[in-house]
Amino acid sequence: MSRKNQTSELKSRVMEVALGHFSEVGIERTNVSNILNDAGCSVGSLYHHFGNKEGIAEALFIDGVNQFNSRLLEALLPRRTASTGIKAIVTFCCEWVTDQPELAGFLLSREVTLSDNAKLELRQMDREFGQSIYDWFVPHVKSGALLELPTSMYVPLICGSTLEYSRLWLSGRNSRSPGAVAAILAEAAWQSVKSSP
Amino acid sequence: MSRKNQTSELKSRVMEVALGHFSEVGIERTNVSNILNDAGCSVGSLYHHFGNKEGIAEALFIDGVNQFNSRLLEALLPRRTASTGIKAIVTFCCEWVTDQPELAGFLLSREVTLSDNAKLELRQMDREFGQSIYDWFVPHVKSGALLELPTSMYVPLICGSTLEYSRLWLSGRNSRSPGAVAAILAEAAWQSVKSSP
DNA sequence: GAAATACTAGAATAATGTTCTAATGTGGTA
DNA sequence: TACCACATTAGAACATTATTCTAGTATTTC
Repeated sequence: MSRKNQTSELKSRVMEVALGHFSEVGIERTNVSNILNDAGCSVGSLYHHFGNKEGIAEALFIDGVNQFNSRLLEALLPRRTASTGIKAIVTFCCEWVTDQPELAGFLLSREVTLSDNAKLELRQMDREFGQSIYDWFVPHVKSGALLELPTSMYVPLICGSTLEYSRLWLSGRNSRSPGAVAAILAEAAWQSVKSSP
Repeated sequence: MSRKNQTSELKSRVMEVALGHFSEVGIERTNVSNILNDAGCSVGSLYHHFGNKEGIAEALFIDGVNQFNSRLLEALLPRRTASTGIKAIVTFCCEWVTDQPELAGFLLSREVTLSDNAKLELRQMDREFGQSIYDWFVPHVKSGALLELPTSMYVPLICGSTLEYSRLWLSGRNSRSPGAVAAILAEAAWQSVKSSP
């Protein structure tokens, strides 16, 4: 196997192993040495590739957000009405959390403290993502289908309940998965942002 | 001053100082030695009273939840209609977060890993609190004013948006405080759980 | 007033994340 | 092919920092 492939395989092995530990006991309480053992990686390699323990978390975080963002757009952009769009967002979130609970729990945990570089990268990603979302929303607000609100309130209103429910489910405190209650959450979200007659 | 007073003063001084550090840089990144210096406390005393660093966080967490729960009940229980009750919950949350951002940020951060003892104590608190809340809700669900839903969904639906908005505000990403948008959040929460005609 | 107990103190220890120096193998280039 | 530059690997040494431990001090209690 070529050096490049070996390297990228090592990196993903480390990230996979780390995600398991992180989501089980949190970043702080996972030992670097455990990751090294489980991934078959040397101290030198790990610090060469990731800088430090947080660097692994950072890579996982950015990967996760990227994946989430692009799939959400795939689910949202084809929708033509406000109602189906809003419900598509919520339903997508529910399924995403249900399908990959480890990654979802990790992203929702807010444990990661990003370096300045990662913050910049993430801000850039966010800008692009936000723009696409914004473009989808504008016509529905203009047409009067959606409430006109401060921009920063749409995400909490549409996704807040779902994220909160997901956190509860991920911490094992209720049995029904987000996927199983997606319809309720979607309807509730729609009720909270639709423009009432 | 009596020993008891001296002691309890030291404990609250430590907790106050610790909260400042925790909410600023997180539990992991605050040094025990900084807490010791700022609170004028010796290593021995701190470990005698709190067991370890997490013990301080745990005490803060339990105190915070207690305070939040009892004040929320004060705000909710006097309300006689479903609509005013739901809105009172949301409004209270907004004000509470806005009034004590440090404590709120700490509680919302989910950084605290509770010991088994603390978990038991918290579960007990939660049971009592949950019961009071439940008793308030039942009649409004029976009367048809509120949607009938799986029990575990009311909190996310009612508070999810507010908590999500609060997290955003606490992380400095939007300027309007939760208190300033309480009315919008309260109305949205109401729309999402009221029984539609 | 004496004994028991709660508390304080800080040096010593242990755990663990990170750095450093040296070796190793690969891909490109003459 | 031969060789060089460089990315990568290795793990021992180091540094930081949470925690333990032993001894000493003050208070309450009887």
